[in-house]
Amino acid sequence: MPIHPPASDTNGLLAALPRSERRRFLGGCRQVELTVADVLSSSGERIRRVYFPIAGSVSQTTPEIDGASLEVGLIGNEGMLGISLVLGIDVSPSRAVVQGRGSALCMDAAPFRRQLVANPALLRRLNRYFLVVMQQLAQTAACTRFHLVEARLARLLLMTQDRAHAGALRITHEVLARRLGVRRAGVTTAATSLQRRALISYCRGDITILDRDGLKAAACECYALDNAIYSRVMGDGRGRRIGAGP
Amino acid sequence: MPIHPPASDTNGLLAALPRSERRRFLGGCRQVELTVADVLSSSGERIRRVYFPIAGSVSQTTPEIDGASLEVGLIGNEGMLGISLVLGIDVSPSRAVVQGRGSALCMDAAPFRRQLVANPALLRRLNRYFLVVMQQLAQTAACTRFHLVEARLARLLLMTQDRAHAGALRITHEVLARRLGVRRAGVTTAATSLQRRALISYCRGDITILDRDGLKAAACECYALDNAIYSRVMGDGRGRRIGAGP
DNA sequence: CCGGTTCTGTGCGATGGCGTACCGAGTGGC
DNA sequence: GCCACTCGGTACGCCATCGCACAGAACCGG
Repeated sequence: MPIHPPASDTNGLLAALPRSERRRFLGGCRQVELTVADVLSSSGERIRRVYFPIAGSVSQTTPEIDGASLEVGLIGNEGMLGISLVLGIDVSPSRAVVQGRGSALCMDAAPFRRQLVANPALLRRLNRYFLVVMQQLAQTAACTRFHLVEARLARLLLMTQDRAHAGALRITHEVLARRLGVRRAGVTTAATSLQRRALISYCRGDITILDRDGLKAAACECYALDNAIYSRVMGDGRGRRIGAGP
Repeated sequence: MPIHPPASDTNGLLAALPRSERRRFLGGCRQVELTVADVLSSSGERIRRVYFPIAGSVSQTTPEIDGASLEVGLIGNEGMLGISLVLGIDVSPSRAVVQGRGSALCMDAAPFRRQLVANPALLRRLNRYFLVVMQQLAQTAACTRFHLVEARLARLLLMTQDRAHAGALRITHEVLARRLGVRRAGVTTAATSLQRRALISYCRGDITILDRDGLKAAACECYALDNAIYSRVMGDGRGRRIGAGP
């Protein structure tokens, strides 16, 4: 039960908007390609655009600490990049790099702000999303502290696949290592183990998930918890309940 | 350069408000004592009150993962508890326990919401604070992953003292261990080392910081980074600019 | 003053991950 | 078809931390 609408042609945060508001919002967007390794924002930099992925994903990482960094967020078509603007601050808190190729709806900061004012349903929904990000971040912190590399890798692969809407993933051990904050060799060991158990198979940057259920079992509970957080805060209908505010 | 106004008689988020708005806000608050180990909120529970600590601190932790948990936030008089309400969601994302005794300004959820509507300066400021929390959380995640227990302990002690506005801290190794997500024995080892270097001294739950600068040097850079994040987002004046008392 | 409890100091083997390094297999450019 | 490069597999010693356990020191209530 991945959160992500399997092959939605739009973004989950927008899909739930009332038809007229949605149309208005989409009118202000343009569609852009997400090319792997593109840097969409850097820590401390001014936010010029917001992105609503449709397919593909964007990885957010902490600034480097002596060469090491850590993924603190993964944005797919369930989320958005540039959420800080919702709170009225236009400074990016983290580095954002395209992790899985795809496309996104993109809007400049100024019109986006106007949309927020004109579009209260959108604002409410993005506020909720903000809380999701926050809670998932706390979850990830604990996960990173307590869980073994193999379980964390399994979780990361599931999350990545959810956001890729594709069977196979293009991603090397090296990249996975940086996202997990571990050695490349550590990923290889974990990946080898998962492959031996026929949960995944891979070759030179092509990873295929063979047994999703098995992989979920191999992953830590954080994967399920993340999804639960999303459902709880955003509503199980993924927004169809909008307006059922407090 | 701790963020925290050393002996402010109020909360840093409120101190900066324009005089009239501030008066109005304080009028809706009552002052409550913070008693160590009091549980102010539990994960998933409805938020009934918000707290603006004046002295003392509140520790936010993730839900337990097989017996272990992790501190993901520490709120003193620079912050507030119940920030989710600012986004219009009244479900608490984490467990909050009083960590250092003191007092706080307290307001019920409903009047707080009305204040947010009537008081745009407050809303702006709390929005910014929200971003601070978020960025510090990401920082903590990386810290927890990459830094040694001794450095993390040093950082935690500094943070705790900043929020306590007191020379000595009442806190046992056991409690520190749970906050750091490590063994009690691990804390003892680290603390012994810090004590041998004459940076701190302690006995049965009484910890005294002997050499703050030395402790800062022993701490990881995350302490300074946290402060930098706060200053950058909230403004360097930290609110003392307005209503700066004698 | 005594006995229970809390807090701290310490030791031990186990282990997960680190840093480093090397090598082979696959791949892409020319 | 060859070469340079990327990617993955594996190994070795090291180390921070773990889990567990035990004992002494300080404190508290009766």
